[in-house]
Amino acid sequence: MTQPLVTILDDEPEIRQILTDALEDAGFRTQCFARAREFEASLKRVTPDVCLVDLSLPDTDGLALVHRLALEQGAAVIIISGRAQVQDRVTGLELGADDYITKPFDPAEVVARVRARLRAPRAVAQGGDTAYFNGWTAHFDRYILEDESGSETPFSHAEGEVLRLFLESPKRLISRAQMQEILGGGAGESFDRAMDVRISRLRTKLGEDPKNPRLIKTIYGAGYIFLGDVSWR
Amino acid sequence: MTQPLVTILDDEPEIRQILTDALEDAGFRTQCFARAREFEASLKRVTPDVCLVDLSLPDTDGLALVHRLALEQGAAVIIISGRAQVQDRVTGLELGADDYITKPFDPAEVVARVRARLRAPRAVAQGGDTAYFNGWTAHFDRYILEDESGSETPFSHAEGEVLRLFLESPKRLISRAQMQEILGGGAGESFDRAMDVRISRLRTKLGEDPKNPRLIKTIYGAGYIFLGDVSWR
DNA sequence: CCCAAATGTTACGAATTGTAACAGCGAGCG
DNA sequence: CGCTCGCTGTTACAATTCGTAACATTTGGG
Repeated sequence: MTQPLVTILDDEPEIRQILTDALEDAGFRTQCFARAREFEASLKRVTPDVCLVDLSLPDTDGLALVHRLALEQGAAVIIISGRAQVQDRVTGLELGADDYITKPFDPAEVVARVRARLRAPRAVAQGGDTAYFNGWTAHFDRYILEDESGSETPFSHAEGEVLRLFLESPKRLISRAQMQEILGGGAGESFDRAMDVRISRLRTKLGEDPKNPRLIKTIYGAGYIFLGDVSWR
Repeated sequence: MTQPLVTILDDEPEIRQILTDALEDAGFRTQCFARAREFEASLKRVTPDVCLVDLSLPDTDGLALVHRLALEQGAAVIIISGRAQVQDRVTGLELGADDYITKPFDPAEVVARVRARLRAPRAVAQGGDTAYFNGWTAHFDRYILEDESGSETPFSHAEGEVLRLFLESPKRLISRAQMQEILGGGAGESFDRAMDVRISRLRTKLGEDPKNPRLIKTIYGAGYIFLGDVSWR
């Protein structure tokens, strides 16, 4: 696999931003969620390596979520919580969390603890790094897109981010804002046109006909939909 | 096996007592040591499941001990230290500790964290100083890179640092910041170009084609990724 | 059919990276 | 002591990538 995937579940945008920045600097892929519902929906498609979970969520009991995660998923679970009492920590850990970090935290320590969790292999095998769809093969470990005939085309990091996003949520509308949040998460919030260009370049590499796109379809005024049957291995 | 074995390495008798009581109440077997020498001697006979290590030991550098433990032993290592600075925690975790608890601590939390470590399967200790990958052999003890045909090329210390970093995390994105952190250690920010040059020289020795690198791939704006199947012996 | 907004595409420039060339430094040696 | 030699950091310039801007095209509503 390529970089480990770390998901962040926290309702405060600032916290998400801080964690995203620190983790991506450290070389991890990140996915952010503000609500447990969206987070759990994503788990049906993607298996993260580490989940950072805030306990004080608006729409769920965080501890129950952690318990489910620890039991069902193969991911390591790290609780990030404002509740610093010993009893909170103990119950969190007893319910299956692998670590418990209290706010306020230092991003460097979070990164170090994420790394520590990744060093120990998890029981369940982790999701693949290669996606197959409609004759194409996307090797995310090598940044190579493979043709039906086997000819290989490299794709860049930015293109890969978009492609991965599509392949992780096929046949579902992906709004422009959603892409910005997950991809452009950095500082530049000015021009979302960059996303159009990324998609344009990706379409070219996928040999899409602009008049009749088969894989990446534009929904005018809403976003994009990736058609195509994806399987990860 | 029966109950898991937890070893305690701390020079303060009170701490040892508190930990022993708490852990035995929780159903663990315990072994206490006041000095690193005795502790390491015992490792030749017994393999603990979790090691609680205090960093401020009279007869050894605690961090170096932790590093050795993490690499060689199959045990989980939890540091218990009076040093509460973020930097201390980060270095402790980076050196291979699985958790870091600061004094003063609550025995209940220690027990919970020990349990959390025991839930996760342990990593397999990785062996020697020689790495095999894609026809190459890297002898880190002799600073020699061996060809498929057996011809040998020496590599320098700086090149070895980079190569080792890659070989320890193959098929993973390694960010520039990460390399600086581990290699350059210091705070030098603007002169990162040294890293590029190191990599360039290493690529040359590996006979990489600049236009189509097979082993060390550049991810623009993100870092590097080492492809290739590595095994250490 | 016309228009405004949204989107696609292309071109250019800023930032990032590769690599060759140069300079400083220390080890070994006559 | 002066010399060479190898290692390493720095600089300079070419190549690549990516965001921005400009222009072209499409969409949806009157």
